[in-house]
Amino acid sequence: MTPPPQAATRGHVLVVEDEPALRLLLERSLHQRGYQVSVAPDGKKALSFLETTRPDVALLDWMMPGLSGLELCRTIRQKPGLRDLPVLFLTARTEEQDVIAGLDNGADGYLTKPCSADRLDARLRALLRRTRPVQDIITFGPLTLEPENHQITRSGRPVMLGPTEYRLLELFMHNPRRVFSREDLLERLWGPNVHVEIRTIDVHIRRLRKALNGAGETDLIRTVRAAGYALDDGHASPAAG
Amino acid sequence: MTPPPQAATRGHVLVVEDEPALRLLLERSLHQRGYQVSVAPDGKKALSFLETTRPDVALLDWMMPGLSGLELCRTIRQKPGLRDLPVLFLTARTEEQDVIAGLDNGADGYLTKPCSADRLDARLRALLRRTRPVQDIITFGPLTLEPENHQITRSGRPVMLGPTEYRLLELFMHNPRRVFSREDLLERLWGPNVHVEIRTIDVHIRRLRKALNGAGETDLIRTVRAAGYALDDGHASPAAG
DNA sequence: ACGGAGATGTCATAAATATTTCATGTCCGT
DNA sequence: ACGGACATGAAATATTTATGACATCTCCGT
Repeated sequence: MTPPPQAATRGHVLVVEDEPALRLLLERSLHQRGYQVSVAPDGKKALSFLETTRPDVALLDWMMPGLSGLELCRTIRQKPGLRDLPVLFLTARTEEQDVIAGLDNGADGYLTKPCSADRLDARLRALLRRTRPVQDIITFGPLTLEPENHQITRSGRPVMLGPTEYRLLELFMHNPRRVFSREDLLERLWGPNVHVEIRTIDVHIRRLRKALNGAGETDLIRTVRAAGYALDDGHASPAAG
Repeated sequence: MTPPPQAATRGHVLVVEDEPALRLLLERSLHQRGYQVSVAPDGKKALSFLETTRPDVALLDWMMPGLSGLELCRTIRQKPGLRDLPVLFLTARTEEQDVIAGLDNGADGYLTKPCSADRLDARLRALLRRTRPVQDIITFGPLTLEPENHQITRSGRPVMLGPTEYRLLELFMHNPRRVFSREDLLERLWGPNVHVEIRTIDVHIRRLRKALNGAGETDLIRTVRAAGYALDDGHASPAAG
C-alpha cells in the first residue's frame, strides 16, 4: 500500500469577489475541500489583506467596482513581495476575449463562470503544484512539519493527521508554547462566523494528541485549564496542593 | 481619592448600541476583561466622540434608530483620520444576510447576537492583534510572567498555578507592591455580583504562596494586617501605616 | 447510483482539577 | 492574656477536560 494520500490542507486561497452570494459560495466550496480561504470584497481590501498575509494563490473576479481584477493583478505584480503570487481570474464567458489581455498582465490562468467546484479545484491544484513556494520546514522539539509535503514527523516517524488536526498543529508550530483559547482556535481554524460547539476543539485536540503521541512518548500538547491549549515540550509536575 | 485600579489595558473599544441593557452588558463584560471601554447610544453620539478620541476598534450595533450601523460605518470610512479604524458589527442572526453587504462597506467582521463574551473577546483580540503589539513579559524580582504562554517562573523554575491563582498573581504583577483588600480582589477576580466568602481569598493566597515559594525561598506575598495582601519582595521595610 | 473510507461535529459519561466552605490552630497588637 | 485577624488542612462541591461512541457528510472508485 502506498503511504499517506493525506487529504490535508491544500493551500491558502484569497478570493476577491464583489458579489456577496458568489463570494460566500466560493468560500464555502473551497473551505469544504480543505483549502484555507480568505475573502475580500474588493481590490482595495484585498491589497490591505496582502499587506499582512501571503496566501498561496489569489482568485480574482474580473469585473469589480473600484479596482478591477485586472488592475489588482497588475498592482500585485508590481509589489516586490507579491510578485510570485499565483493569480487566477474568474470571468464571465462574454468577457473571454478581454482575458487574453489579462494573461499578458501576469495572470496565471482564468476560469469562466459559472464553473463547477471540481473544475476550480482542479485548476487550483494544478496551479499550486506548480507554483507553491518552497516553505521552510518548521521544527519544534522532536516534531518536524514540512509544509511542502504536508508531512509531519515525530522523531523521524511519520505522523498521520486529518486536515483539521494538521492545521491545528500547523498553527501551534508557528506559535510554539503560545496558549490559544478555544475561541481563538475556532476563530483561526474555522473562521469568524462559523458556528461550531466550543467543545469540539477538545475532540480535535484529542485526535491530534493521539496521532502525535506514540506509546510512552511525552504529550506535546499542554492543557492550560480555563485558558486553552499550547504546544509545549516540557511539562513540569504540578506543584499546586 | 481612590487611586485608579490599573492593570494594562488590552485596547480601547468603542461600543455603539442603542439598547441600554445590552450596552451596559457589553461595557461591563469588556471592561471586566481588561478593555478600556467607551460607549455611545447612537451613531451621532459616536461620531462626535470620534471627533476627539480614537479608539482601537469600534463595535457597532447593526440596527439602530437614526444613523444605522451600516451608515455609521460608511461615514467612518469616509473620514480621513478614521479610515483605518477596525469596525465590527453586532447583528441579529436574522439580519445575517444583509451583513454581507456591510462587509462591502468597510466592516472588518461581524458577530451575531446573542454571542458569548468569550467569542466577542476572541474576535476583538484577533482584530487588535494587527494594530497592537504582543503582550510583554512582566517581571518582578525573581518572578516572570509570560501572558502569551500562560507561564510563570521563579528564578527560572516553572511555577504551576491553578486558574484563580494565576489571575491573582497576574493582578499582583501588574501592580507590584500595591496592597489589595480582600474586597478589591473579590471585585477584580470574581466580578461585581458574585457572592463568595471573603475568607476564601485567604485560601487562594495560601495556594499561591505554596506554589510560589519553594523550600527556603522568601515569601513574595506580603500580608498587610487588616488591609489585605500585596506582592512584595522580602526586603521591604515592615513599617506600616 | 452504491458502498466504503475518512473526516467532522456532538453527546453522554468518566476523570481530573479547582473552588468554597469549615473547623481549628496561630499570630499580633494592645 | 484577650480579641481579632490570619493561616491551614481537609472535606464537600462545582467546573473543566478527556474519552469513546455515533450520526452525518463528502469524497472516490466501481
